[in-house]
Amino acid sequence: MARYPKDHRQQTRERIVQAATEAFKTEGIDGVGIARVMGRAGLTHGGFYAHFQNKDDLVSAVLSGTPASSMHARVQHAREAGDGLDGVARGYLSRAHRDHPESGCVLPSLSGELARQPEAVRSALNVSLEAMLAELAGLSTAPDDAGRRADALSTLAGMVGAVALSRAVSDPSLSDEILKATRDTLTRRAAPPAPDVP
Amino acid sequence: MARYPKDHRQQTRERIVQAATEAFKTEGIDGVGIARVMGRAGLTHGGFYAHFQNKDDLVSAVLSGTPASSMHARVQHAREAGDGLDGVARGYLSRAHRDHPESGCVLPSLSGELARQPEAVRSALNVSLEAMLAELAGLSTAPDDAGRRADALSTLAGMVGAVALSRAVSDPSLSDEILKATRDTLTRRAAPPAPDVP
DNA sequence: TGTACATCAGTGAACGCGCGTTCACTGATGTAC
DNA sequence: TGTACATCAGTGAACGCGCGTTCACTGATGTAC
Repeated sequence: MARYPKDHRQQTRERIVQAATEAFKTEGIDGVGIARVMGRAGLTHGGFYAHFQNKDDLVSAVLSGTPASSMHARVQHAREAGDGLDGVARGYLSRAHRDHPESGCVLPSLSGELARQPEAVRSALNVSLEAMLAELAGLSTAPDDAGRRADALSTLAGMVGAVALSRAVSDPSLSDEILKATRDTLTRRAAPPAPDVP
Repeated sequence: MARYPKDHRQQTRERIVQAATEAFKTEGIDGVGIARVMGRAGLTHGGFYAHFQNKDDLVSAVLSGTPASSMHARVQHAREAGDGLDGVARGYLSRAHRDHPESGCVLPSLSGELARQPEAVRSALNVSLEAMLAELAGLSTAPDDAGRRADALSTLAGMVGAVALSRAVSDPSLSDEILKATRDTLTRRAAPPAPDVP
C-alpha cells in the first residue's frame, strides 16, 4: 500500500505550508493564489485539495506552524548572547528583518489581513500568539508573572507596529528612524537597572 | 458651462474618497472593488475613471486625506483634556477604536498591505505619516526636538502594533490584554515626571 | 512468474465569479444665433 | 422666443484575467491469486 515512503504525504503538505508561509508574508494572503503556492512547492494547483479543505485551512496551517517557532529562534539567540527582551527587540527591529519579510515574523505582514479572516483562522492565531508571548515573558526581568506578561505584550506590540510601519513607508531614512526610535525605547525599557542619575 | 454647482465635481470626488477610506479600513484595499466603493458613494462603477486615473490613484488620495486629520482630532482631544501623549494613547488603545476600524486610524488596518503598494502610493503615506508624527511630537514632554520625535515614533509604533494585534486575535480577553498592557506601558512612559524613588 | 486489479498522489481542463478598466451612450443643462 | 448645438457627470455593457474550487483522469506502485 505504501508506494511512497509513508511520510511522503505529510512531507508534501509541509512543503506546501512552507511555500505558502513565505509567499503570504511577502505578498499577503489575498495576494497569492493557490496555483502560485503550489507552483512554489513544485506541484500543480489541482492537488491542493488532497491536502487542505480550502484556502482558509491552509492559512490556519500557516498560523499554527511557523510564527511561534520563528519567535523561539529569536529568543534562543538572545538567551545565548546573554540578553533579555532587549536582545530580541534589537534583532526584531533590525533592517535585516524589515527587508526580508519572507523569513521574518508573520505579524507585521499579516495582522491587518488576519483581522478579516474567519474565526477558525483567527483562533489558530490565538494559540500561536500565546506561545510567542510565553517565549518573550520568559526573558522579561519583571518581578512577577503579571509583569512579565505585560512586558511581553507591550514589547511585542511595539516591535510589530514598528516593523509594519517601517515597511509601509517608502522614505528609507524615515523607515530607519522608526526602527531606531522603537529599538532605543524598548531596549532602554528592558535593559538592566537603568543607570539613572537623579 | 456650469450645469452643476462649480464644486460639484470635487464634492463627488471627496464622497468617493470618503467611501473608499471607510471601506478599505474595514475590508482591506484588495478586499474592496471599485464597484463597491462607487456604490457606497451612490454612483455606478463606470464614473470612477472620470475622477481617478486608476485604483492606485484612489489609494493615494485616501492616504493623503484622512490619516493625519484623524490623528489631529485625537491630539486636539488630548490637549483639551490637559493630557499629553498618554492621553492620545488612552484613546487610540481603546476598545472603541479597536472595534470600529471604519472610523479609526488607517495604520493598524492597512500598514501590511501598504508595504506592497507601488512607490506613488507609499510616498503619499510618507507625507501623512510625517504630519501625524508632528502632531504627536507636539505633545511630547521630552526636552529636545530629537527626543520629542523619538517619543512620537515609538509611541506610534506601540499604538499601531497593539491595535493591529488586538484586532487580529479572536480571543476577547487576550485582545483586551494587549490593549491594556500597551496602554499602561505608554502612559507610564509619557506621564508627568516619574515619581521614581531610587 | 504472470496477469488483473486496487491504491492514491498528483495532473490539468473546466466552472462561475468578481476584479480593474474601457468606451459608446444618455440626458440634463447651458450657450449661440 | 425658439431651435441647434456643446458640455460633461454619470451609466452600464463589455473586455480579458486570475481567483477558488471541482472532477475525471493518469500513471506509478503495490497486492491477490
